[in-house]
Amino acid sequence: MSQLNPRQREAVKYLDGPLLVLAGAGSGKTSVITRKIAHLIEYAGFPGRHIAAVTFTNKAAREMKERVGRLVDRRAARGLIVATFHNLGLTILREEHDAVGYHPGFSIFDAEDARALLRDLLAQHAPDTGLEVGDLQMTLSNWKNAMLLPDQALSRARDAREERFAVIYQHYADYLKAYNALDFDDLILLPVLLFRNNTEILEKWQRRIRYLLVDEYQDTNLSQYEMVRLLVGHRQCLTVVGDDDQSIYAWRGARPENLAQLKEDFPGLKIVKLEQNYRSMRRILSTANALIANNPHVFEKALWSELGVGDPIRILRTRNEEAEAERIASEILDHKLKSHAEFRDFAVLYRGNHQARLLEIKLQAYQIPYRISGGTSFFAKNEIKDAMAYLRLLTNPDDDTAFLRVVNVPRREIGPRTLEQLTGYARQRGLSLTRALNEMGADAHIQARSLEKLRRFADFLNRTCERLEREDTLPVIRQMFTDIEYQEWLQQNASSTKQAQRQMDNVWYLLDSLEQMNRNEDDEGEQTLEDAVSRLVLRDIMERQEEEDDSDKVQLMTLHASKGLEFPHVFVMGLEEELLPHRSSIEQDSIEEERRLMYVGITRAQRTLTLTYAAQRKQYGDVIETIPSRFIDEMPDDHVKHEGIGKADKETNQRRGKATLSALLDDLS
DNA sequence: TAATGTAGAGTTTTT
DNA sequence: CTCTACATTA
Repeated sequence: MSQLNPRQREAVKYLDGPLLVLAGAGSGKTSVITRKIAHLIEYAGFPGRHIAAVTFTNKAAREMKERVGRLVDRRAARGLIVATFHNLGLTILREEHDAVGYHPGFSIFDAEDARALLRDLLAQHAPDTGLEVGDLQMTLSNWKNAMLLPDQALSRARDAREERFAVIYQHYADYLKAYNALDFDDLILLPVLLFRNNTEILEKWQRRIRYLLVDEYQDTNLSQYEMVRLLVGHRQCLTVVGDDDQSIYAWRGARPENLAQLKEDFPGLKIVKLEQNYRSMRRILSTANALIANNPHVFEKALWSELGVGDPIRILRTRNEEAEAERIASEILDHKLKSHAEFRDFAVLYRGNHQARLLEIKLQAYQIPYRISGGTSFFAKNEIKDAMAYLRLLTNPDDDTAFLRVVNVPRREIGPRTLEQLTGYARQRGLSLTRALNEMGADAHIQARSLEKLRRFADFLNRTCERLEREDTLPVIRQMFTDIEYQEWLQQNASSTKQAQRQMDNVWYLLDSLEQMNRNEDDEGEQTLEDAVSRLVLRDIMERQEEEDDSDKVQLMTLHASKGLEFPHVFVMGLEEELLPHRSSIEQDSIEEERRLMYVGITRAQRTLTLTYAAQRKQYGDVIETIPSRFIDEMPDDHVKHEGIGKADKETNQRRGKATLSALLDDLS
């Protein structure tokens, strides 16, 4: 407690009702949550198993768990839930699968699996309409997050496009159900629907979770909000922490209004503001404050800091995007020498992933080590998707998507023709592919030779499943990958032996993680393979490895990915109209969210902040004159210093849009 | 089944 | 321009 400031202490101690903590960037909100958990356990008499803290990312959950672990006795904390919304939803569904009509061992489709299914459905039900899967997927996700069921979506459809989507939505739901599978959104939606319809189960979970804490509350969508509301019930034992200025996921259904909504849904709501920032120098904060003041606010807050004034914010203008990338690279080297910093102290933030490409080239040229986060994830790798599909198929035989992925991997000479016949047969009888395969007779109109191959695959699956029941799971699974000669198959397809070896290592690594998960959960009793596999789909453990790799590297990431992180020296690149703010945001009139994004970027910086933009940029082939971002104008003059070619001072900015010949000549000189 | 050609798009994406 | 996804061809 003594390490907290008065406001933080107030937030930790307040237990008389629902509490909203408005926590500005860098104001120690994680400390407040972790210490509140400790306080609840040690002083307020809440056993750990009756407390749940919910976050949005695995990373945040992990960090929180770790910090609580340092504050609280392990035994007292037993049963404490610190999880993402999705993981909490999964925990609920594992226990209540019967009530929502699912079998144990249900699969979770990741975004790619869901997309593949939707692609099929789109081709089936709306061919040649020019509609796109991405659009469809996002629409369905938004509907689910808004808790609209297929029939409701259909009756509310405003045009032909939405009508078609709603029809596909229904089919999609049917298919998932038939596959005994759910998607990410279902992990929240299904528990909410269950709680609404089944008081008994709701009360059971309310008894289980007697105090609820929610992090990053501004990012909750409607279904998540509903989950919170239902779990809390009338007891009002709730603490939420959030910052409306850091809401940058509205496009994904997040509703920053949920913060204001709280006041109405919980009349006794107490509000505590955390305004002291422990992260950034004053100039950085003043700049951030000035920028965000351009947005309307429901809750006013002003961040302040006791750290020094700091250096002015530097705004660098370069000739083009190549010069921009190069300048950042050389600035980092330069800066590193002057301030004795490590590479890991630097972060370069940008709006879109493609902006990293040039930067990579330049960093390599300067021999600067870097790490890009948010690139191709471990789970996007083909060998991992194969392995996951095998695991899913073993835990859920009805998972047709997994079946189709691995039925011919490695090659079993089961081609599209055979599969088409099998699928037809299965559909006619309302069976999943595995079940169809197991009970198929001569009536299936499949060539004897193909049938033989299918049978062999079915036998293989059945034998493996049987062994899993009797023996230790992991040895059986490892053996299976050896038996199917997966490594040889990788070898055949890889461009080099080394690549194949790396891929195989990835698979072994995945299995090691699985084993580790089993061991870690020991004190909670045996974890089933089903459980472990679904936790894997929710990513969790694999990210850990990546994190532990804390070698000395410059961090490259999107502004979105930077939320929650901090770095001594931050670069934000591409401060140009149409890029930051992004063109589509200008068109959709969502400048405010872009401004928050900029705000998030600025407030990542502890000591120095450098903003860059290019005077010219290649776009779809041709070179265009850029216009400096309006956000530059919104930063106070007395804290920023303009550098680089063509003096991008206020005058130039005011000529925005009118690139004159003289300005061009200026630049060239 | 692999290899090559071509059209079309081109933000962010916690799970 | 450049990458990806799909289609057609060998």
